[in-house]
Amino acid sequence: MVVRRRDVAELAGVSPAVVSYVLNGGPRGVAPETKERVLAAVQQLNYRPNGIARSLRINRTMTLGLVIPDASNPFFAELARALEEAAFAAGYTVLVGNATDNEERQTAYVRTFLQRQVDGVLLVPAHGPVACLPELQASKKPWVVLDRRVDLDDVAQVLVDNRGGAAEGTRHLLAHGRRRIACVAGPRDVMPSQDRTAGCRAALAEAGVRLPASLVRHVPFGRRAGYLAAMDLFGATRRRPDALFVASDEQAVGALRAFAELGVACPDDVAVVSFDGIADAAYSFPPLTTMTQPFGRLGQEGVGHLLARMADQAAEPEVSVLPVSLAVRETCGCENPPAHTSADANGQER
Amino acid sequence: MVVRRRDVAELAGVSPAVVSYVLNGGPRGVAPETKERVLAAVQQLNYRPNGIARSLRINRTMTLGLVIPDASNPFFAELARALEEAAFAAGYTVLVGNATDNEERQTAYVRTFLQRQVDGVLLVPAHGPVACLPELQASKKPWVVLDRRVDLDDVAQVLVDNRGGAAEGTRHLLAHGRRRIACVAGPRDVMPSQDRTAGCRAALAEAGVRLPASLVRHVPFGRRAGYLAAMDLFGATRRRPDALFVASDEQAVGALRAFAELGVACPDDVAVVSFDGIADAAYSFPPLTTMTQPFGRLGQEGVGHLLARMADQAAEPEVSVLPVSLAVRETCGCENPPAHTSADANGQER
DNA sequence: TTGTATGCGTTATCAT
DNA sequence: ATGATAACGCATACAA
Repeated sequence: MVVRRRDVAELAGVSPAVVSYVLNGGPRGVAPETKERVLAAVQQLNYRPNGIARSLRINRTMTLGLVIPDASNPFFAELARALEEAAFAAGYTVLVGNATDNEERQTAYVRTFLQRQVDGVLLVPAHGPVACLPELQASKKPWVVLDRRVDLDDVAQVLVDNRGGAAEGTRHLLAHGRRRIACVAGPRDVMPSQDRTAGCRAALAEAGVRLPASLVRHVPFGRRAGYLAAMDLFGATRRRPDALFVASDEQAVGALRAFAELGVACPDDVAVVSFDGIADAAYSFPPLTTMTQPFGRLGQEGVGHLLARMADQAAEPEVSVLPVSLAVRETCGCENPPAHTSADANGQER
Repeated sequence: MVVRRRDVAELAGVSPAVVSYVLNGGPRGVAPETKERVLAAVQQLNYRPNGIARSLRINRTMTLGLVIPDASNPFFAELARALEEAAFAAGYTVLVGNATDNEERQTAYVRTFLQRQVDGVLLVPAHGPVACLPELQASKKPWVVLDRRVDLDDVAQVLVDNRGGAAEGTRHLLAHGRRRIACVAGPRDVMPSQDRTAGCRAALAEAGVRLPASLVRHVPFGRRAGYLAAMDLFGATRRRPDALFVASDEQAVGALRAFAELGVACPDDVAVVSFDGIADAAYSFPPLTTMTQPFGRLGQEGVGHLLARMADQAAEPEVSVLPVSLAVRETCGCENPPAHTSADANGQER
């Protein structure tokens, strides 16, 4: 039924090794004429080498394992896409695991990936303590942490400047003359969330503006959480904030929905700046002014770091902190927001 | 460096086979006391069986290959998530390939998946002719086609009732008294697109309403294409349509953006019904009334069909056509659209 | 109840 | 330039 290498060798009248040599283009040369015969036999039998056997032999699978916290979060979906792109370009295929924000499932995926002998692991840690770290270290396989910084030495990481970006976004709000600024923050137990809140606070402090605890909401990422937080912040009869910094585009989309239902005008009544730069941010109502992450570079550097460590086990694990850039659209209240089409060309949609 | 089974056996003072027996719980029993020793040795050496070697031996990888047309399309992203979920529940891990709407890349992924000995392939065909079909058939591995019907017998498929759903959506528009109905359709060369257009046409014909060619636009899926199509349909000075059926939520989001820029009021000036039911549809402005696909069931039946064929090679390939359901929100102009929160509970967001 | 031995399909080393 | 052969790490049939 299944055709093996020896069948090809037999048909071509050569030894099995020769078949490999012609198929792999090495490590040894083979006479042009024999090569022809082998190729013909391969064709005739429709021979496909067994990748598993090959992997067992050469001790490489050309496979990368990717674990993301939550596939239904568009940010992680885009990050995953960028990583897959970079992996494909480098000849690798990726095994993906969706942790669904579940610590145990995250660990389960890391474990099966290791068991399946992936050549490297790309980990975007779920919130809370990351239980699978020791397991990864013990594995002696290269691995890289993305997006959510982990406080460990000797681990390669690809992060963005969450603090600086949040500060820049907040300063943009301040530049618009807004002073009563609220904040929809992410969960307390994830790094980017903490850093973004800190950046927001820093920019505010620097301008001498207070951020009372009553104006910040630590809520999960997700549209619904953003919606509820905004409902809570703006629904009451008390004096409304005139600006809102949101830790993620997804939450911001929820907040915009709340504004629509509450009759709060954006950007007139409240200016909004958020964070991430997912594709959808250019199509919300109004289009979101947001601190945009360099998805392409995140993907490239992520697999780049992995490949570097695979090539040289002793290489210093690199940690990159990439810049984010302000994409001005309409929620901040800028005079002449770029036309929609140019916002699109801004790398938002492929 | 790496610890093998024989190392464990040696430490435990047993033969390698015994190690397998205790780890795999069979096929042979082992004395409780020896079992203890083996487990202790496994623990002490931190032994992890090599999945590749295991797969080579048992001829199964517990891996499924998934090829999607375009990972940046939220619909496929959600479908992929649902499939991963079902696969995980069944103990399988998924290798994902993003074809980026590229025929060659799709084939390349199918090929490497087969080479890597996946236990089955989940294929969501890219548009145009599907070149990898013969290869899949020749492979003798089970495979399932999702979402985009393929005109072949003996292939398992999981589809939705595109035609019926589109007809229902269009009838809903008609029920609102709209008569000048336009259509943003998908690409001509993909099945769901054709079927949805046909359903829309059928409902219109049934009501005696004409659909002039000037009111239909065949454009790619994607927000930007939807935006441009709506700009085109509604930007001119001629009499505007009073309703719009859109082949996908993504395109509809783009159309809503166009309406916002053109000052066209939705649903007052134009009522909209679209198709897919992606999470974001509940958060657009206004929230989209859309024909919602049963993502969970699509995932379950997709891997279900695969497992069925794996269990019994001779089993008839099943083809399921799942129903879609109208999720009434605000773009259609219904009197009492359900409150936002309940739309959420409608299975839109996890 | 346990040890021995063979094979899975490949690659790579060693002879020829 | 080519043929034989030994691993790779594991699972299991068979012998003990």
